[in-house]
Amino acid sequence: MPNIEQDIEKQLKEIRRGTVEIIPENELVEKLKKSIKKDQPLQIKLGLDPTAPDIHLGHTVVLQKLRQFQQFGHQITIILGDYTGRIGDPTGKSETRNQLTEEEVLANARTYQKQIFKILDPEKTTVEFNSKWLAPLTFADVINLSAKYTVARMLERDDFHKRYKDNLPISIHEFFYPLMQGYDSVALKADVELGGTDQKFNLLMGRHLQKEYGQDPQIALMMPILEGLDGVNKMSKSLNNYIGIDESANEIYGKVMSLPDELMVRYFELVTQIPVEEVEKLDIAVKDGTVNPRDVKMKLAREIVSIYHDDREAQKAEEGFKRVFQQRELPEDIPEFKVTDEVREAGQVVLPKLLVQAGLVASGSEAKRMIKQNAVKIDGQPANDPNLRFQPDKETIIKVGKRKFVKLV
RNA sequence: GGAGGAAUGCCCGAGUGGCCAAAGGGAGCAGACUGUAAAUCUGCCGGCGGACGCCUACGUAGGUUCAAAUCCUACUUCCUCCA
Repeated sequence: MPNIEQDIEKQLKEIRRGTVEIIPENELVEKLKKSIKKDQPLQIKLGLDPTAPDIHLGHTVVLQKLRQFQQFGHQITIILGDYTGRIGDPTGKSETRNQLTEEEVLANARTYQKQIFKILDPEKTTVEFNSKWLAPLTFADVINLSAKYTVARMLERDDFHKRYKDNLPISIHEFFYPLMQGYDSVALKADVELGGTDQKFNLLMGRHLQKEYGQDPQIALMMPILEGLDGVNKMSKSLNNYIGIDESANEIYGKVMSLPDELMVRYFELVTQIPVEEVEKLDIAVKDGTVNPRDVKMKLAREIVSIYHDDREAQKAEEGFKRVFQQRELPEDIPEFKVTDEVREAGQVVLPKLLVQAGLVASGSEAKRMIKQNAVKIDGQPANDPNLRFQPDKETIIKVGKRKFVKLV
């Protein structure tokens, strides 16, 4: 049956795109083979932490991979770690984790689903909370579970190892995290678990526990961690270097344009569906100078916006960008601000007060700083007096920096 | 249970009585330049008053002193070592 071989090859090629490691690849081939023969989809697992409901592009790397599996007809299960989440994740050093209430978890879950399904097909996706099988475990069950792994092996994990070596504290319950996550795979009978490279230990724990519980071990598939806007640190909300998939078309477009040029290829590969061959072509073109990197980045921005909005929105965002940043003209829709007496003194509008009231700057001091730095323009004319009083016309346009505008009414 | 260490601005991190609104770095913001909200360079980066000024700030609450992030007391939190 040569068809099966071809089919597997095709799937593998897609699956390999962007992955860092597949452990072990030959078992994946076996699983795919079996799946095709029996016409039975593979069970693909991804665990998510329900504490951070705002999904950004970094999360989508793994979601895009899930989508591929989905397109090949496999069964996707998203596990929301409500149980682990409610206890509090210890990996983030000393940050006191807010214990989530049940309502919060549910609310987060809803937000999550809404966002996830911008990428995944809801029809083919199951969402489960891990409290479903973790909560009913008895203490005896937990003892039994924890007996299946040794301290020595636990300490092999990078961060544990490091902390142990440096005489930093490790709480016992932190050892349960990998165990719990691994147990999720047992409960789900997962065939494949996805995760970032930082999840390697946990993914392998799933394999180990599945064997212990007499199951066929899952395949661990690791995706790279996406760098954020600064180009160095991983994308995360707390570092404020992220692009949220819920953001406006203009916002996403602009943020993509602010990426360091070096990151373009990586983004193409990891967060878009552009074929690998095409990405390579673009890469070469940029490197030998036959194409302006800016234009390639604009294409990237367009692509990403159209995933989370649509082609038309992407087009509009691009036009807006050209207009405001390349031609330094005014954007199409400028928010209006009603001038009140609060910003007036003796009938005259006081500029710093106006800027604060209109939300263009955070404080009067900042307003004055901006004015001194030539960052404030009134109808295109730089304001140079930090305490300028003036009489605005009907539709005076105030501009602060490159990106903030307001129309006075 | 005992002994010791630490808590600084958005983050990291210097500072051990006045010269500290607090070094340095990062982030952020602005300007110039440009090929873009890339890169690079320069500047700003607690608040309030037109600058000199005032107020708020170095875990919390008190105290010593003309003067405290710096000394003392209590408390809180975190950490390490011994048991």
